Amino acid sequence: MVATAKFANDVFTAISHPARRQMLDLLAAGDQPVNALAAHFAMTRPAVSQHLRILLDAGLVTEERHGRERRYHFCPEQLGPVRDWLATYERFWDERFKKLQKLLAKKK
Amino acid sequence: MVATAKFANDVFTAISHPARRQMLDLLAAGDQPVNALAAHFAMTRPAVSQHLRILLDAGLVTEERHGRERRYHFCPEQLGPVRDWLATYERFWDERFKKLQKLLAKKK
DNA sequence: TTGACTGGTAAGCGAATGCTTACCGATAAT
DNA sequence: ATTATCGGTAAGCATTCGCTTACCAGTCAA
Repeated sequence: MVATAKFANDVFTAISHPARRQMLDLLAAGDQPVNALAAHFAMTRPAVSQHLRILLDAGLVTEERHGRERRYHFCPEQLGPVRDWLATYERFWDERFKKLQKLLAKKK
Repeated sequence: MVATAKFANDVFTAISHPARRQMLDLLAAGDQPVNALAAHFAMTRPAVSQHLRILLDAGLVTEERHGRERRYHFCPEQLGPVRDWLATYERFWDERFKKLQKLLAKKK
């Protein structure tokens, strides 16, 4: 069993929904309880809970219980598979970056 | 209307399916017609066509007609939104992106 | 204890996904 | 001209997704 196998849900699937990406963005600014998060969305609190569950299953967040609150915490290192996959194409970006540099140099 | 609005499908959604990521991986090695791609998958050719359509709508590939073949071509620059979103969190672990960001900032 | 507030879960429903088979037009080969 | 090959599209179907409302247990405040 591999380390990543403990997560029921795929990271790519987890970040495919804009609301879930926004949740991660919000949590990146600091841990937050569910209601604080839910305030940013035009959906009911249960719906937010369900999205958080998907993020939790993907390992992208953890929950910490504080009294009756559950503070969610962002785990950026779990974005590793996405980063790794994207890194495969870095050479394309390098090429593009070089082109951009050339363009900028010409402009100057 | 923004440049990215011309694509019907979201890039994050497009890359959420493992088969579609693999198709991009295969195309990154070189343009290929549909049948050559389909040979790598345990699904029917129409299913492959449908996946390609999603990639096409997301702007991640283009098609080029050569006789009765259609060669698909990978467009890595369309992964920009993913890269940009991920770059927000790169400070957590990656040096390379940091350098690139610095360079870009300096150029600007 | 009684109540208010936390947030997870179940049930249900419409829409979207992901696949299949059947079919089609366009091009190439004989 | 006939036939084979390219690959897209339509229709159908089972499953999953994303949301809702209803309800639940646990915690804090009066």
